[in-house]
Amino acid sequence: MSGNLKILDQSFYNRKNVVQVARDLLGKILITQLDGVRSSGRIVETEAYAGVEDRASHAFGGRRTARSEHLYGDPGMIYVYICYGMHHLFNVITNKKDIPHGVLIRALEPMEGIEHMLNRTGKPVADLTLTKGPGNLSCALGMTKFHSGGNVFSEEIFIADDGMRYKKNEIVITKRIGVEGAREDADLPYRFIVRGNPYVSAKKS
DNA sequence: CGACCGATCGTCT
DNA sequence: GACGATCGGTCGA
Repeated sequence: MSGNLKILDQSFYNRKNVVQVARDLLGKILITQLDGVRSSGRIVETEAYAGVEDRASHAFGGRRTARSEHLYGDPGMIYVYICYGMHHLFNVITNKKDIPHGVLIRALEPMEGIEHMLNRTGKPVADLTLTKGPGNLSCALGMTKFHSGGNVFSEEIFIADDGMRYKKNEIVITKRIGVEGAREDADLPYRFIVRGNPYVSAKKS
């Protein structure tokens, strides 16, 4: 089934279609290795944010601030920002430098280091909420805004392919979560989830 | 099970 | 000074 781990190289992220990258990240493995502690999970939910033309993006209309600066980085750059004053949301940058496309990782199926995830989150047992939702998974893997500006080819954080593939009919496409304020862009089909996976966040399409 | 609400604070206007 | 790319608890049916 699963072959050797192969770290995705920059060409994977350096593509024009951020929506396609979001789709292709399903099934890949996000790994952190922080202070010698390894944790990982398979990506089962993503969302694409399509830069200056996307009202849901922090870069809509070309907005470029200290917070969103890393959105404009090289493909494979990490953009983490704090939401609601407490949640750190993890994105990977796609397309070439200065084009602020990114993919938000919204849910993982835990693989390695579940004990460490429990330590980080303070949860007593490994239930489905451990890595369900962007705030939860970042906390579980120990990713914070201090990792923003790094990249996913580093020793500390990387994304790998173990050869596993979801079939076309196992992937569901919906609109994005929590972007009602994005007006006509709120309904864009930019969210990808694995059909029936219990770690996928939210409910409806 | 769905709807609602409070927590909590950095960022932007 | 207002507002989140969220979460988890509570309340009512």
